[in-house]
Amino acid sequence: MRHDEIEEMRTLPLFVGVASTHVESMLRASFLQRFPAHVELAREGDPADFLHVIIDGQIEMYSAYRDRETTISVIGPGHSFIVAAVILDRVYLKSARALLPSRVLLIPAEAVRRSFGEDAAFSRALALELAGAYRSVVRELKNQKLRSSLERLANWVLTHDGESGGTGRFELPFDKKVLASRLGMAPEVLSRSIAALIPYGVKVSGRAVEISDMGALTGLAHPSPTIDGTVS
Amino acid sequence: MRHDEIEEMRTLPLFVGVASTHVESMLRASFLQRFPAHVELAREGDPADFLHVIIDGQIEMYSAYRDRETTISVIGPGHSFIVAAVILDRVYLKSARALLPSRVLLIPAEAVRRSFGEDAAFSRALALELAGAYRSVVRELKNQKLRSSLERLANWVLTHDGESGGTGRFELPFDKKVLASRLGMAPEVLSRSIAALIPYGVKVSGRAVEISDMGALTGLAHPSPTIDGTVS
DNA sequence: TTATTGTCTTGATTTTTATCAAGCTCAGCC
DNA sequence: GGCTGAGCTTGATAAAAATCAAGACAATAA
Repeated sequence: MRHDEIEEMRTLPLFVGVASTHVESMLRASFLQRFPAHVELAREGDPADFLHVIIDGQIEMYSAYRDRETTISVIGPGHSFIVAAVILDRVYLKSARALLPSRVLLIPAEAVRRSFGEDAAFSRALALELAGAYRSVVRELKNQKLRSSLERLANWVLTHDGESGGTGRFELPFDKKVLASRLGMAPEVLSRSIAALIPYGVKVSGRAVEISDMGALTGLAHPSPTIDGTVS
Repeated sequence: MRHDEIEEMRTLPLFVGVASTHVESMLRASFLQRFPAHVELAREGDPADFLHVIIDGQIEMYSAYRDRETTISVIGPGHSFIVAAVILDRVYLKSARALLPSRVLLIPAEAVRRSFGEDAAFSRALALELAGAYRSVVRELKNQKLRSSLERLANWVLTHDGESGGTGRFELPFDKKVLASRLGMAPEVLSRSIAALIPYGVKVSGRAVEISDMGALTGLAHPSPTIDGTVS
């Protein structure tokens, strides 16, 4: 890594309050790597060699079983992944692939575990990070177990609109195929569910989404603070 | 709490390596409470007042949405719950009820957060605890999204047999109704799925389960280390 | 003993979701 | 312009799961 890149990485939220000697030692051992789209960055079942932090781009976390595959999440700049596997020194539970060309900081697991053991601020930052991640998955599990596919879609639209300014207009951040998998349904079901939202004032054409009747959509979606809550 | 009870609590895995002044200060503020069966110990949406540690008994973690309800997990002695909500100072995402008469250690959230901020060993213990919990939920989410109900049941039987000695015989640890909800299916579907396991050598009568053809069951279940793995 | 209650099972049916098979649309390209 | 192919949609059908409605069964109380 170049010196200016190291300076850029120092400011990562993961490192705030962490002794600079520890940040230094982790970053010295790290790589800042570019990945073209469609490339696989980690495969489930492999030992966790690196903590990954997305600098830019977009990464899909997914998992396969038999002849099936599902998207667990799609994450962007600032997010780190496989923290849990790294600090427990276990195998990855998910695979990761780049949806867009991406730059990712790779911090060797060994260095992370050393700082985790030596630096209290860092171990606290990781604990908070993990607590947030834990709550996200719990929400997602509830979303899956308690809602129908139409409800999941309606709530996703609502949440995503909220996250992108609440203007009632936004662009899908990735392919519908990926969205379908993320929401836990077949692509055909997503198509039909999108059509089923028309009476509730949601118009989707291509990647453009437009909500014209927020009340009707909210009535269908029944958003819940303990499933959709915006803060961890 | 009585003095001998405090001594008993000191040995909790959560406290190993933690400065005894901190353990002391948390325990002094804690309550050891008995709950009869069927009682609700925490309700989703409420602010996290206490970190709960199960001393004995059995607790169901569940969640409701509209007129539906689902069991997230059923946990026993030694397990703590709502760690994430406590350290982030957020609202519970799940409710908890006693399935059996239970004794639970209640540590005030405030005390936990103080020790978390001051004691590195404790914050590390919490981070590891959270990392394990995170991985469990990820596994469960994959289980839900990637498997059919029959596969989920087959794998649960296999895993549970493994956890109870691998003898091919065990007792269901709770009602079938709860198991159905835990596995994400209606009770009627569980009944039929149990019947569907007969050709694979699984016999269930009342709470007694007997596996006579481990090979056939394994062939149906397709257990995967990244979903069913016994260690975190 | 009989009555009662809750849990579980079974059958019939509906709803939800997945799958299979064409088609459509549109950007990129000759 | 027309061709191509990926991504998406639509229709028909099948499979999976939920729901509704009885009953069976077992434990417990009267």
